[in-house]
Formats: sequence, C-alpha cells, structure tokens
Amino acid sequence: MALTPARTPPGVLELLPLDQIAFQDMLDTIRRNFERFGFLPVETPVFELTDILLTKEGGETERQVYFVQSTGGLEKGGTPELALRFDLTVPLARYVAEHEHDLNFPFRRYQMQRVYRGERAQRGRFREFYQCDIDVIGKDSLSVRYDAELPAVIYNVFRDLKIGPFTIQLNNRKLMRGFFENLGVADGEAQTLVLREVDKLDKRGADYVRDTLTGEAFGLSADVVRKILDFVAIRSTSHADALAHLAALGQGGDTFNQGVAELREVLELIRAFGVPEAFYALNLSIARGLDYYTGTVYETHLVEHPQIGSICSGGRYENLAGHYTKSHLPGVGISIGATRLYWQLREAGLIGTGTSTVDVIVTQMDEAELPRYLAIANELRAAGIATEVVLEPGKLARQFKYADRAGIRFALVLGSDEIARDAVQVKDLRRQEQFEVPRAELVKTLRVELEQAAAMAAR
RNA sequence: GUGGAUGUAGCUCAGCCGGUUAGAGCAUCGGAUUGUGAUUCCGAGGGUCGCGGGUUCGAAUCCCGUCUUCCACCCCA
Repeated sequence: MALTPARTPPGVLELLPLDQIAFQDMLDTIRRNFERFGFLPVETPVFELTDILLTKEGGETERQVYFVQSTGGLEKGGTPELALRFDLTVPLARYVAEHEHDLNFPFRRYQMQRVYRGERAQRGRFREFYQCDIDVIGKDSLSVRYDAELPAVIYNVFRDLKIGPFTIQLNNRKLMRGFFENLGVADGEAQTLVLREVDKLDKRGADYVRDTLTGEAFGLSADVVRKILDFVAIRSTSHADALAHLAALGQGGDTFNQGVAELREVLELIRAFGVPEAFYALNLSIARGLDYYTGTVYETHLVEHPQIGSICSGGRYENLAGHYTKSHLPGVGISIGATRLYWQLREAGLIGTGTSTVDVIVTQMDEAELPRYLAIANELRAAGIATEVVLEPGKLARQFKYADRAGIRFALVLGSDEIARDAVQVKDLRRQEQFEVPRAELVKTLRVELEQAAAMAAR
C-alpha cells in the first residue's frame, strides 16, 4: 500500500513539545496581563455564518476567507452557509450586538484564538494563526481615556515577555484626515489610499512614496507631496518632545484640531498610566491599512529588531457593530499576532525552547519495585511536582537518555542499595550532579531544587 | 489573484560538459563486562534524484510539460 506523505498544509505553525511550551508561556504572559487590567475572557466559534462575516463585501476579505461546507451543502452548491473567521474583531462585533442587553458597558473583553486567512503562504505569514485581542466597547460613547489605557497594557505585556526595548508608536486618524483636507485631499476614499501609501514609508523609503503620490494614480503636486512627507516624518524622542511637536502643528480645521487634542490627552494619560516615556512616541507615519480606524492608531516595534515590523497594532473605531445593530458602539482595541510574533522572535534568536513541564522522572531500577516507584510519584504529584514514572523495564542508560531528550531535569534512582538505606538518589541532569537524600526528605528537597531552578530561569 | 526562482536521504547539501551498485555531514536505530544521559568509538537502516513525457545504446545530469516550495507584488498579524 502506498504511504500518504505525512505533512501539514502550508501556512500553519506546528511545534514540537518544548517549543509548544515556549509558545504557551508567551500566551500565558499575554493572558495574565490582559486579566490584570480587568479584561474579561470571551471565545467565539471558529466559524460564523457567511452573511455575518462577509458584510463588508470587500473584495479582499472575500478572497481571503475560507468557506466551510457540509457534504450535503456541497451537493447543493451555491455560497456555503459557514465561513472561518479571519480576525476576532468581526466576531466581537457580532457577539456584542447579539448579547448587547446582557453585557456591561463599557465592555472590556480579551480573546485569544486562532483565525484563518486564505493567503498565499510566505515566510512568516500564516494561514492559521493566533490573535490576542483586547477591546473596550462603549455604548453610545467611549472616552478617549481608554485610548491611553491600551498602550499601558501593551507596555506590561512586552515588558514581561522580556524581548528587549520596544516603542509604542502613536498617531491619530483625525489629525491625518484633517491635514489632508487642508491640502485639498478631501475625499475619504482618496485619503485612505494616500494613508496606505504613507504606511509604506518605512518599508519602501521616501523616494518610492514620493514617486507614487506624484505619479498618475494620485496626481498630487510636488508641493503637496513634499508637505505630506514632511508632516509624516514627525517622530518624537521624549514625552516633552511629543507635546512640543503637537504644539508646533498649530491650528487646522475642526477635524485636525480634534486629532491634536486627542493625541495630547492620550499622551498625558499614557504617562499617568505608568508607561515610561522611553516606551512610547509620536509617529505621524503610522497609518494602519484598515479603513475602520477613526482616531488613535498604534503600532509597536522592537527597537533592536526593526525588520520584524509591528508586533502589536490597533486603534480607535467609531462604530463597531453597525452591520448588526442600530446601537452606536464605539470602541478601541489592539491585537497581537501571537503566531507570527513567536515565529519571528524565534528567528531572531530572542526566544528559545521552553522548559519541560515534567519536573521529575522516576527511573525503573528494579521491575519488582514498580509499586514503590508509583507510590513515590503519587506523593510528589500530591505536592504539586509534575512526575513521570518509567513503566517499561530497560537499561538505566536508556532511561537517562530518554529523560535528557525530553528535557526533564531531575531523575530519581532507587535500587536495592537505596531502598536498604531508605534513601533516594536525585540526579540533576542539567548540572550533571547527583546526591542522595533520605526518603522522608525527598519532597522537601525537590521543592527547594525546583524553586532554585525556576529562579535561575527567571533571571 | 499577478510575476520570478526552486526541487537529490528526516535535515543541510555535493554529484550535473550524459557512462559502472547516487555520496557526505547532521539526525535516527543498534553495540562498546549486565546501576547513570548529552561527549567518544564501532556498526546499521534509510533515496523509483518532485512527477509525467521526450532525446539517447545509456538520463539525477539535456529538452518539454506539470506539480511543489520559496521570493516579490497585493493585503495584512
């Protein structure tokens, strides 16, 4: 019989156990901080009704969505009834609209689940990946103060992930739109297109963007383009510098002035939220491609690894669920693409394999003593120590090799000698040390060893 | 979805002006006086050379097609 090659479809990230542990550690850190800031957990199904997901009718969305079809439906043909979610924001909108009367507003939710996009697979781009989102949804209105809270969450998350210095970069869509209006680019659609080009500044360089904007597609004058590029080049180097830049912008139209005022308030509050000023900055080139952002927008970059790009982004939107409810539900949210982040951190050497979740392995010296080994394991487990017992007889060398490859740090050895002395040999495979402890002190000793190991790992 | 490159062992690759049984390193598995791993030594398994067709006495090697993967664009986490 011909074998079917065992392989994953392209565009997925499947990990070996120790890597999976490292990835889960990352998710745990993110979740812990989301909860610390008082966000509530929500999970939604991987698939939604097709008409819910495709309300936007955007060609891009439809091209990237995976449809889900039952066998019966397949025979009937037509557009499938179900589709896989491609982000967590659309499901959130549906969720909030559906449960509107049972939710407490402002509604603060976090959600960490996989999403699916039918993209052409490429390095560091996935078709199945985790998003870790937090959003705050207001009823009728939502203070701009929440726009300042999210950077505080971001700061706490990435500080705890210990992946080096980073900058949360801020901009405001109102400021951008107001600025474009002043230049005569009044049409919303055109502004979006210009913003999208401006977003490529860091990647493609000023010359490319200048050529595009003065070219046929946009037809802007050289003077206007120069003003845009100068404006968009503004970056702050400190809190005071950011405020000075805002002050220097002067007055524009209503939209422009509102954008400036919002940015000023957000900046002031970010500081009050306790984010050190080295970790946030004004960057007027941050545009974000998504057209539903209406105010504050964020991107976060690692200072020492700019090639990684944004590791967390989001912003303010004026009305979350307009497709599903007449209620006006403004919100602000951010998203961490955990799968890509993990993958890139690993590529950059910033994250290694995890530590095995198994603390101790009980080796099998003497098959007849198996009940004794199992009793010890039960005692350790009761004390909260994750323990594995070797159940099949075999050479000790093999057992150690197994433990080593599994990344299990401590191995217990109990043969007739130790049993006679009522003692246990504890071998630390990492430090290549072995010592004997009285049987009665085993749990206490292992606890101390494990605490030390954890403390060393945390440094 | 558009354009460009790639394809030899599980992985990284060598072999390619056509010529005997296709190689290396790493990995895997086994052994080195029976209670100690990752280091050392010895040995073993593993490839219809992406797939199909063509040229030829003879193809991993040349030609055509096809698929795959990768890169860029689009878009984005």
